[in-house]
Amino acid sequence: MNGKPYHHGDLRRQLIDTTRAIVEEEGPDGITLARIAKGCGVSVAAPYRHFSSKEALLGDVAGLGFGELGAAVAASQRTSKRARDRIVDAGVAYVGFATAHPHLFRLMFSAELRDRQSAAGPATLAGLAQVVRGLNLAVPFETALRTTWAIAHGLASLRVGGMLTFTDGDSEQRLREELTALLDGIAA
Amino acid sequence: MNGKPYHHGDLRRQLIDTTRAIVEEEGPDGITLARIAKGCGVSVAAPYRHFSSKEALLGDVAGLGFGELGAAVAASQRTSKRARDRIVDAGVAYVGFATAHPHLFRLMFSAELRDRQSAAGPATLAGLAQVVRGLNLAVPFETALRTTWAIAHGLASLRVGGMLTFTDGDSEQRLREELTALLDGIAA
DNA sequence: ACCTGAACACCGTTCAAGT
DNA sequence: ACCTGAACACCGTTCAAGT
Repeated sequence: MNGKPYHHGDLRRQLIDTTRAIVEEEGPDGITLARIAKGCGVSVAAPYRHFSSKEALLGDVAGLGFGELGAAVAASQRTSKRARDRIVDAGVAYVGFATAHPHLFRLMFSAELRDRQSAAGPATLAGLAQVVRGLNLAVPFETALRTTWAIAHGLASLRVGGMLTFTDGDSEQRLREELTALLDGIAA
Repeated sequence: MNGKPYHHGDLRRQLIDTTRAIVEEEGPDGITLARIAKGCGVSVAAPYRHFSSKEALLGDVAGLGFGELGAAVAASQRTSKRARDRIVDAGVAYVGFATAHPHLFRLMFSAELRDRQSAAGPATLAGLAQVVRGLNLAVPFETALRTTWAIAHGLASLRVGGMLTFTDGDSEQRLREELTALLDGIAA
């Protein structure tokens, strides 16, 4: 709506957007305040009016990611009806988010690159808790919740880290089998 | 055996040891070649005679970590007899290593801090494969292998990242329940 | 062959000064 | 209130020069 105000109308938001774009393209490690500032057309000192440090800025970007991860998991619940499918769908959404935004995902869970995001962990847990609550459980609720998060997060992390090699063709099929394995167990 | 040779007898090994010590104490992020060199009593340029970059040095430290993680998993197999227990023990060893060396664990799987360690992923997989092979499976072998790695890695990562809060008292008990849940499934 | 000293380009952060 | 310009301390890396 507003054109380009001379003394930068909404620098705070623009800093977050620019940082996110660079993170998604190149990862959070080579990132530089100078590049972010240049991308916004301001001096290197300008970001310090809005964020106390580079880590604080990255922390806000990570928070944005947690919001979207939660939304993706929530959105996956709208289509399926059976409780078993819903857990698998939630896992697919979780891993799918990590695959679609590998650098952002790594930033979110890196803990040293960004500032504390203490509310994000519990919030993610709460989202998964809703999904698990619908299932008829053979183990304590807390155990089911933690294992569900762990298997989704493990598959996502190993994939993003290049440790598990998926060929793109069979990846979702395979992923569903792996998530289903948690429901029924792997032992005969 | 050898005292302190004047023109540094084994700087390469000393650089790795010093780096590892700093990583374990403070994490891999604030680390600086200047500090490593100073810790070894050499100039900042000296490490470049032995490593092509800071990342290459960190890559060697990560490789050391992968060796120890593999050894810890292997060692966990010597005490238990039943195949089911062996999988749980392997998972406990995996998570135990991550808990004991959180910063090293993060470096190993961070991919941006260190140079490629392409052999490490497959090697870790191979170690777990031996453990899974002994079990009577209800799912394809590959599925069992991947889910086992994923749940161990997920529990380890979330724990190291401060996402799952364990009180130290019940952590191993809880961990065993969670790993057992993968064997038998969480659905009723 | 291995290491030092000095240099280069660069980075995060601060702060007086401008508008 | 928000931003600039210049400065500070620091970092990874290179390279001629020393032993």
